[in-house]
Parts: sequence; C-alpha cells; structure tokens
Amino acid sequence: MRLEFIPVDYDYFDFEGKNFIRLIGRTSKGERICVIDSYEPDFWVILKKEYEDKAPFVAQHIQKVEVKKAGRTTRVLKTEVHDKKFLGRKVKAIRVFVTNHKDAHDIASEIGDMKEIEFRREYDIPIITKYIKEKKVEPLKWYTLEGSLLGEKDFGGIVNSLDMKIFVRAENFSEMKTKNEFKPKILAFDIETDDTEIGKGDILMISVFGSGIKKVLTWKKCTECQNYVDFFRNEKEMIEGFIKLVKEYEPDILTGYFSDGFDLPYLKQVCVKNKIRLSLGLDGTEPVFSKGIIRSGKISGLVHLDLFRFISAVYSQYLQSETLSLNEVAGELIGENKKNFSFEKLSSMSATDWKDFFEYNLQDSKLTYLLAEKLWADIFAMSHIIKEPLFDITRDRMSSHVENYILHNLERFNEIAEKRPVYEDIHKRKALGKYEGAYVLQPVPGLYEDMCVFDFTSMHASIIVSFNLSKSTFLEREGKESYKTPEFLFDGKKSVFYFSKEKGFFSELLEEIVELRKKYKKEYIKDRSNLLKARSNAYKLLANASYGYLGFFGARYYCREAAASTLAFVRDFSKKSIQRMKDEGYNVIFSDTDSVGFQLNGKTKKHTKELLKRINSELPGIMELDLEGFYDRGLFVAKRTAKEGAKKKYALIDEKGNLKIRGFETVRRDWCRLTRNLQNDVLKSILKKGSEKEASKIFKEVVEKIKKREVDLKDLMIRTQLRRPIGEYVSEGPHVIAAKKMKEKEIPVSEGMLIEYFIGENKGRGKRVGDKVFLPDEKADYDIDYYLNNQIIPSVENIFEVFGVDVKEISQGESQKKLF
DNA sequence: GGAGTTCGCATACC
DNA sequence: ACAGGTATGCGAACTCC
Repeated sequence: MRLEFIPVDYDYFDFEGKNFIRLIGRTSKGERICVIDSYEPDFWVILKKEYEDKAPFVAQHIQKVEVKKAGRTTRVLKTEVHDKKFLGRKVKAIRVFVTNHKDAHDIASEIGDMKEIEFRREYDIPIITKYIKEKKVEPLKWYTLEGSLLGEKDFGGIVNSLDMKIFVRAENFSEMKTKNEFKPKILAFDIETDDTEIGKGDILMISVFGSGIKKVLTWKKCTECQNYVDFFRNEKEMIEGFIKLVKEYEPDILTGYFSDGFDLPYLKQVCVKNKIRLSLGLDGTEPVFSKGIIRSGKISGLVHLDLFRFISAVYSQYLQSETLSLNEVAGELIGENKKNFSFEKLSSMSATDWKDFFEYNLQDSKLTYLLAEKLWADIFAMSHIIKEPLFDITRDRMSSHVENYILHNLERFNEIAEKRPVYEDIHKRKALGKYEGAYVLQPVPGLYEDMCVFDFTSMHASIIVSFNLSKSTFLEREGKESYKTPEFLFDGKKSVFYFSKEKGFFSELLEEIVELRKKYKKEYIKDRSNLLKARSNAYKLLANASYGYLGFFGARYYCREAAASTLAFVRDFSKKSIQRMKDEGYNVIFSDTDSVGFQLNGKTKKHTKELLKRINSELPGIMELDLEGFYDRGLFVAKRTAKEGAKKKYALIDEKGNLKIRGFETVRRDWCRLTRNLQNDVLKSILKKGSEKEASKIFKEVVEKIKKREVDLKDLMIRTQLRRPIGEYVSEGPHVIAAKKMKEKEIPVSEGMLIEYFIGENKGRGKRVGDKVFLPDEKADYDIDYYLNNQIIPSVENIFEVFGVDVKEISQGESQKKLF
C-alpha cells in the first residue's frame, strides 16, 4: 500500500531482541497512523594511523565479540570498513552493527583495550536521533510511504495494544518536496487544586480547550452553572472522564503551561491516591517522567508539550515579560489575560464563587491553547530545521539545539560524530577558569546630542565563520595556511592561536545558518508569513547560540581555545572600530562588545552612511557592520560608587521620540514601581527637553507624595526572585526574610518564585532592611525614609548630577518646607 | 558598637 | 548541568579599632 504520511512522534521498542522504531503521525486524510520501521543499530571504531592497513583483521576480530548481560547475549552482527573523517581528519573506520542499540555501549567498552583502536564513537547518540539521521525520516515532513498493513499477530499483537486504527510496516519513504503544511490537533488542559503541593491536595477541576471543544470537568456541586461544566460523582470519576475525553478527541498534541512540573505529576499522584491508572498513553500506559532536575512527562503515542518549557528555554529572549507566568506571557503574545479569582475563598465557596472558579479554570486552558497556536510556527520551524521530534524540540536548551543541528548534518561531511563529554570531562572543563570576554568602553557622564550607533551583525558567529574557529580546525602550531588570532592573555599567558584555512564543518554549517537566516528574513519581508518569520528566527537563534556552544562544558564540540579566540577577535574588531570612528572625526561615547555609539560632530547622516559602506568593504569574511540608528540625544551617568561613567547604562531618544533605555533601574524588575516610573519619566523629560528643569519638578512631586503617605502600597512592592531553597542562602537578604515569613504563614514558597514585599516602619527591631520587611497583605505604614533614601533618590541622583543638581538638597528642601 | 570594606546575590547588557 | 563573559548596586556580614 501507499499513502501520504507525516511523522509527529517517535518512539522505539524491542521485538525478539531487535530494535524497531514506532512513528506516530497522520495521513493526508487526517487519520491517525502508526508506522513501524526497522533500524540497524551501529557505532564506529576509528583505527590508529599506524594500524590502518590492519582494518580487515580488526574488523574480523570485532565481529566475534559477544557480551553477556542481564541474561541476554549481544552480538556484533556485521562490520564494514569505511574511509571516513573525524574532526576533519581522514581516518580508517569500522562500522560495527550490533543486535540492540542499548548494547552498543557495552560492546564498545568490551573492545576498548584493543591496541589498534584509537576511538569508539556514536554509541552515545540517542536511538531516535540516530534513526532520523540514518533513515532520513524527519519530523513534520510529508512522505509518500510504501508498506504493508500489519496483521493481528505482528510484533506481538501491537495492533491490539495501541489505540489506533491504521498500522503500517514501512518499506520505503520518499519525501514530498512540495507539501509542507501541517496543522496539528491540539488540546490544552489545566487543573485547579486545593493545595499547591503535589500529592497533598485534591484536584477540584480539569479544563480542556481545543478546536470545537471547551469543557470543565469537576466533582464539585454547583447548581445553575455554565453549560460547559461536566459534573462527576467524585475525583476518581472526573479523572477517568478526562482520560476518556483525551482519547476521544485524538489530539496530536496535549499541551499545558508548566504541566511537566505541576499538572501532569499532580494528576499522577492523585491517581495513585484513588488507585487508578493515568492511562493517557495510546498503549494504555501512564506518563513517564524523565530523571534529572527538570522532569519531563512523556505520554506514549501523543506529544505532551509544556509550553512554559519551550518559552523559558528558547523563546523568552524575544519577550518583554518580566516573569514567564501564563498571565504575563499570554498578555504579551495574544493580548488576553487570566481571569481573576481569589484563592482565599476556597474554604467557603458560594455558588457564584464556583461559577467564577470554573470560568477561571477554562480561561487558563484557553490561553494555553491560543499560545500553542501562536507558537506553533516557531516550534514547527525548529523541529524542521533541527530535525528532532517535537517533544525534544520543546524541552531542549539552545546548546542541544546547536548540537543536534550539527549531528543531523555531519553526514554531508562524511564525519563521524564526536563523543559526548563524560562526567570527568565535564568536571575538568568546569575547573578551567574563565577566559577574557568582550570589551566595554567606559563613557564619560553627560548629555550628548546628535548620536549614531553602529553594531556588528551576529558578530561572534561571523567571526567564527570568517576565521574558521572550531575544535576541528584548531592547530597546535602555525600552519602554512592558517588564520592567526590577535595576541591575547589566555590562562595568564600571552598567546596566539592558529586555525586552519581549510574550511571545517562547524564554520561551514554556521555560514549556511547565517545565509539561510538572511534568505528567510528577506523572504519574510516580501511575504509576511508566520512560517517564514519563524524560520528566520530559528536560524538567528542557532547562529547566536553557536559561540556559547563552543565554550559550553557539556558540548561534544567544546573548544575553549576557539571560544577564547572568538572573543580575542571580538575585542580586536571592537577597539579597531572605536579607533576608526575617532580617526574619522567622530566623538565616540560608548561601546559594548559589538557596538559603537558616537556623536556626529557636525557630520551628516549621509556622510556617516557612506563611511559605513567603506568600512564594510574593508571587513574580512562575512563580517558586517550595521547602522543601528540615529539618536537626537543620549544620557550617560556616573556609577553610584565613583565619579567615573557607568557601563551598560544609558538612555537614548530618536527623532520620533522613541526611548531606548538600557541598564537603568527602570528596566530592572527588582525595583519598586514608583522608582521605576519616576526614573523613566525623569529620563524621558530630560531627553525630550534637553534640560533637567521639568524633571526636577517631577521628582519634587514624588518626594511630596511619599512624605504625605499618598503613595499606593502597590507601587512600593519590591519583587525579587528566590533563586534557591531558603536554607541554602549564606546571606539573608530582604527577599529571603520575606520568603521565610511566607513559609510561617503557610503561603507556598518555592525556588524560582518572585517574592513580593515592602519596607515598613518597625520601631527598634534590628537595623537590617530585612527587619522591616512586610508581606503585601500585612498591615504596616511604609517606611518613608527607606523609600526616599534607598529607592527614589538613588534612582535619579546620578541623572541630576550630570546637570550639577543635588537631589538630596531638593528633597531635604521639601522636608524643610514641610517642617515650616 | 560604629565606620569602612568585602562578599553574596539578583539582575542587567551584549 | 543544560550558551558565554562583563557590569552595577543593594544589603548582609565581616573587619577593625
């Protein structure tokens, strides 16, 4: 038979000791389908140079290897001798096929002491990645599938164990180049509980939202409730109802927001309590949670997607949101928020309270669903480009994405993959110190007019490409044809590193990534489709993460020398650009890593743009300097502790009146609203008017308001993240004290939470700020002196200092007036 | 026990 | 453990007399 098929989820199983891959997807008619494909597990053995002519002999020897383990005997099935490359070097390699992927590691260990063998590789790549790499059946791509329908008895009766209609044994896949759209069936869900701690409380309700479905399932009684509420006799039946609903809806994706960490494990715990199984899997299995710090819940046969995970790992850098709460993220991305419901009511709920609670619960699922739809293009593009299944795409961090991209493209270079660092490697790598980073120019405090900013496009990536920096191209000494880094301090020693001019796969792949990013960005500008934008973004993310990957201790292609060399070039180009702009008669004000900001000094914008063109024609490789923008004014302040200018802190205004504020308290979430708003208003006023006159009025008004206790407590709340368990803090800052208070009051506190508190008057109880910490619902008068001296004055002091104005005098003047 | 200094911590920039 | 280094600035905790 032949049909059109798109793989969505990948899994594997053993049958008669062999590995088989199970693909779950859809046909072009929209039917859910299970495809079984065979896979021959293998790994590579690389021979030492001097034993290359012994390859057939070594292969023969390996062929006989057997490992007995857990009552099972693993054999080498066959061996093949190949000419391959490893880290760009030509090698003689033996491809070793084994009975089971799980045993590749054991066989590799068994032959580890053979003197002819230099390396053993690729036994540590996950089976699904190897399968996709080998068979080229890539996620979310359409294929014409040839195969045969499975019978009742095939593969131990898989047809009956899996809740699905079509089962096919694959014989051949051919990619359909023209077809590339896919809209998955998504179901979002969310639970509400009476205790936030997993395993402690009951699940009161479960909401689901999908195309053509919106429901709240509950066992709480409520007469005259919304028609989307389904009532059950008890918690157990509600959960069974949920499982049934998911099965009948047949989603490709079941999505939640923080469902890896809350909804799914909570459901599982409650099932244990009720002595039922959370059999969401198409094969009737329960979700399986991976080990590790962040646990991921895998449901067999469908994709469980935790949107929070994807957003926090990959997407958050595009967001303005200060927290990644569903409310804030949904507000930003889809312009809709959570419903209000106060959880204090839980102990005594009226009928209308339940009504509100159901609506609240449903809204969370709705927001999650809308977010999934919104982010689908990005997730789809990532999965396409990186060639990993949705489950992993939505949970992996950027380092894994970069690495998987490399792994899936190595074959074009005839390369055998490097091994993953083992624990000892990681330990060693982490013990090595930091290497010198980028250059930041210290500005002179002041208000500057007629400014312009240039910055290098994807600076690190373009340097890696232009100078071929990577593990495989790093040379121990100068070669005939090699790139030379500027001299720099490396581990306390003046060093110069050399990299081969013969293109390595790392820089070649990165160059492609940069090119593809340019291409899709151009296409997107012509045809503003979500998919083109998502593609362009995905390539941009990969390009930007590639440098970090080189220096990341967990990377297969970790190369500290290449990472440090990249930064040596970054510093070199940065300083050269600064000098160049000075030489051209501009007044350079600031610079950070890849940017240079300067005053035009009477030169025209046209002249400046032409200079930029000239500079670009002189830059090597794919390096490119870009016009970031022209600005009417820019404000730079001194550090609080010293007279000198503060780095990474500035405010610019363009001709349209748009502000660009960096580093100031305004953009920091651990300062109270009042301070942030005041500083923002002060900056805006100064940049618009070019003087501080009006700004000082604004300041005086706020000082008055504070002193008269007219400020809303809401605007005085300080929010600080609790980044570790309370007990692990060496130093007890105010937010830790606030967290302890919360714990005493049995308000749930957990790592990663934003702790909210204000500073109130607390006569004579210690002199730490922490001794004056109050939680939002505690009654206390706010501490006028604290908010004056530790919040608003510090936030504007250095700004007014630029104009020679002492705000302390102003504020004291105000208090004098008040005294009179 | 107060002033000065160092250190821990959170958050920002690129 | 889950990309890197550079930087500011608060408040606690220490040092010193």
